Amino acid sequence: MSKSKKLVVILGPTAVGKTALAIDLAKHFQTEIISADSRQFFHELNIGVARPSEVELKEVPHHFIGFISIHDSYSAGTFERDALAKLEELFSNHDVVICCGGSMMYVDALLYGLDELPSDKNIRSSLKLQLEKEGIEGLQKELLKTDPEYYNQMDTQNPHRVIRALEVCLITSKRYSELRKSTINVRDFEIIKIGLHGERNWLYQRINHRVDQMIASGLLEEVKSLIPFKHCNALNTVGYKELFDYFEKETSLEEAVNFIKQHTRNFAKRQMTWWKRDESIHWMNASSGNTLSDSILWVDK
RNA sequence: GGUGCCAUAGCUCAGUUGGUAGAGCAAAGGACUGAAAAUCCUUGUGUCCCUGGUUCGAAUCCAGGUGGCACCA
Repeated sequence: MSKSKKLVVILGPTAVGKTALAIDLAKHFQTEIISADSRQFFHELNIGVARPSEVELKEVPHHFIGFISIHDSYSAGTFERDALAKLEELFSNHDVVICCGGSMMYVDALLYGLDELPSDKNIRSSLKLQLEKEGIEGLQKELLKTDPEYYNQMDTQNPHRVIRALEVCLITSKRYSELRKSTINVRDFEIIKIGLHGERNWLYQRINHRVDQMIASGLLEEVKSLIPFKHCNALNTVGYKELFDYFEKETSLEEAVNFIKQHTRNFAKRQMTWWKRDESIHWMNASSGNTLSDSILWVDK
């Protein structure tokens, strides 16, 4: 199949200005936007996840924003399937589609695909229970027994990883290491990756400023209304967990806000680490001012 | 003005009977295949406030100074 269709992916750390560029590009190509921002998926989350404004959402059709609830379970795997289906639909009457997102694993799932691995909520929660009871050592021993190959290459201190590997082993009765092929699925559309970056200090100032704006826009009210659901995984999110602590009087408001800023900076750094190694990204300085025209050049090339 | 306490990493502090320093947090770097704004890993040389003294040897003891805090005037 010829790759006449193009998926333009706008990526980069949080608060760098991806949303604005994606909208400008979408308008230029008269197309639509697929969001790959795993926290903007939830309709309950708005201010704290910097969801595009109502005006912006009207300017350009967006997909995967506020389309599920924090009570639903959703993952990178389901996103891969849903986003590919949506893309096929959009490509039927657009040559270019924009994808905008800062969730690294979700972007990669869409671009390269995940291996066909099963998951089972019940098995996972029983493993989580085991973790609480025995600590990580118990799970490590079990994984060492069932899949020594994976055990020796992985970060065995990371409970998420250990649990996930055991989960797959238990469901399939096979070793995680033999199922995990890490093959890159070749898509039938062209992928153009545009990365926005900025000086560390410049970005950190933007982050700090954006957090202050979130507070001014009513983030406290938004978080307060979500207190009954604070145990939901979707709310283990920067901007929410810190304010839950504030409402439980564990920190002052000032401390909580500073923590949000700090944790957002930490997240931005992790995003940069993730994309640093990808040499196919066209990087541009977000503060340069001509990111739109430069992006258009990359797309038309 | 007097007395007492304190001064060690960016911050909060440890430092046993004198043998030239180390935790937590922050920060930086890294990992990442269905929890991913999650989760995890690695990294600690700093005029031990300054000046002098005692000592083979001082962050540690002594004197003076500077700064901070508390109490008394």
